[in-house]
Amino acid sequence: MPKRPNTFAKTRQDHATETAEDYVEAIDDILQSQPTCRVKDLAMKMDVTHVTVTRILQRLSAEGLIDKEPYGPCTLTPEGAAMARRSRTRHQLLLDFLLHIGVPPAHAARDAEGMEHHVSDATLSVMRKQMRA
Amino acid sequence: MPKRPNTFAKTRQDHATETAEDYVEAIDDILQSQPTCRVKDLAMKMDVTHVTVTRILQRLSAEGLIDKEPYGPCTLTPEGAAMARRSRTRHQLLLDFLLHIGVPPAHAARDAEGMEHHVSDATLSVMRKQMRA
DNA sequence: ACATCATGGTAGCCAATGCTACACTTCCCG
DNA sequence: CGGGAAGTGTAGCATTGGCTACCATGATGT
Repeated sequence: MPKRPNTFAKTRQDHATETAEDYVEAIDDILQSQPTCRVKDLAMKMDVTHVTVTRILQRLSAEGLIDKEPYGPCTLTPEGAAMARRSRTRHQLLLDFLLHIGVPPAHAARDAEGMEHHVSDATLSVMRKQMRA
Repeated sequence: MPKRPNTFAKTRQDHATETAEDYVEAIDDILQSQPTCRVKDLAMKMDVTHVTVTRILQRLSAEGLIDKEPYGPCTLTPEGAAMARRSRTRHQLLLDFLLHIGVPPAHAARDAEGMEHHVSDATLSVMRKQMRA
């Protein structure tokens, strides 16, 4: 990075990354319960219109996280699958921890969704330890 | 809300609310360590340019969370102060909890920043209980 | 008093993620 | 095969929050 530190960094990039993680995780979820993942499925799951999904899938495709062609279903690339796996693990561990300490399941599920992108590995590791104890 | 459920809802609104909370909390912080809070101070604290701060302060002012006039310092309105208080409490409780379970302070601080907007009252209450035990 | 300089405001650009409205494919069914 | 419904893509708008560049204000010191 010579001298143009980039003009579009900051929160923007973080947020875009979060979105990518959410979507690959969602795609992975869907593909575990049915043979294909379509725009429509994601739109339902994410509770947005198909337009938003289409645009985001274009970005993910450009970033090499998914494979998709027009009017076709989408699949995860190896990179996308790896990201999904990491996200899922993280998400699940966080959820388990919340349940472990006694958070009601409905709240635990919603909180885990929001929190998963903000929990460091250090914290996750502490949570893992707590649950073993 | 008649039939126009609004076209600008969703994540957008959530995110804007998070930003508002972050800023009133930051303003409150600054006012606890010095007599006035200026655009410059917020820009430093939030690590953005003064331009971004100015625009956000305009919004917060329009929303009645802060008082500010051109070239002057900004202060919290009663509503803003209340929001700051809530945010601070939440933030502090979360941070205390992370420290309590053994997360290293540096990680705890960063995680608490990101997580505070996603933790339900139910979860906070469980955390409070855990610490008493 | 005035010039300088730090602060703050404005204009205008970009990217991300919502949306509606409209166009185009696909696919299935009669 | 043909036609319509469901699904998908595209155009274009809004909002938010980054930025740079430039202009305005006001405080400070000589």
